[in-house]
Amino acid sequence: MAYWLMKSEPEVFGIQHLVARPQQTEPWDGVRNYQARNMLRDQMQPGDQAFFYHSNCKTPGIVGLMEIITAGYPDPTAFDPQHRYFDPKSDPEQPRWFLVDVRYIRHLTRTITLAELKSESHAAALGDFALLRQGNRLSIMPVTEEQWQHILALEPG
DNA sequence: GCCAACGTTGGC
DNA sequence: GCCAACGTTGGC
Repeated sequence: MAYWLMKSEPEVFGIQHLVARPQQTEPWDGVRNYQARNMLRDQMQPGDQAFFYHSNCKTPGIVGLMEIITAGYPDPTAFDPQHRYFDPKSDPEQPRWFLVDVRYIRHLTRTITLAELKSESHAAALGDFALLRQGNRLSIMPVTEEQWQHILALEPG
């Protein structure tokens, strides 16, 4: 089992939207970056877990935990001309964009903020972590087990 | 709202 | 294949 971090803007799709879904599951659609696509398509597996990260908001940070419940499969929004994630160059015969379904596990008892993780990183506790690299824009990234445990250990405050 | 960092596009 | 222009991301 592997660990991941998945970003979303809370005003577009936040953890509160996931909680409100039937079965508290959701297809994580709209990823249009090849590096993230490769992880969705080739690496993510049912049973993996992910941090839900709120980006582009007042207090960016990790707000909850999710489970990956499907392997990657083609993102149908890429084929729908009416959809905001439509990609006219995508081809159902040779899908370009993929997604996984995710399920809510729980909120963290508090938000573990980016600022806090950055200060932790100064202690080198997290090692090389994509989230903390300058200018990082990946919306899905791997998290090592060590990083996962370290971040969860921050939760009690 | 600003803007640096980054990925993608397309002319050549 | 290079690279300038462009659009987007996302912290601040």
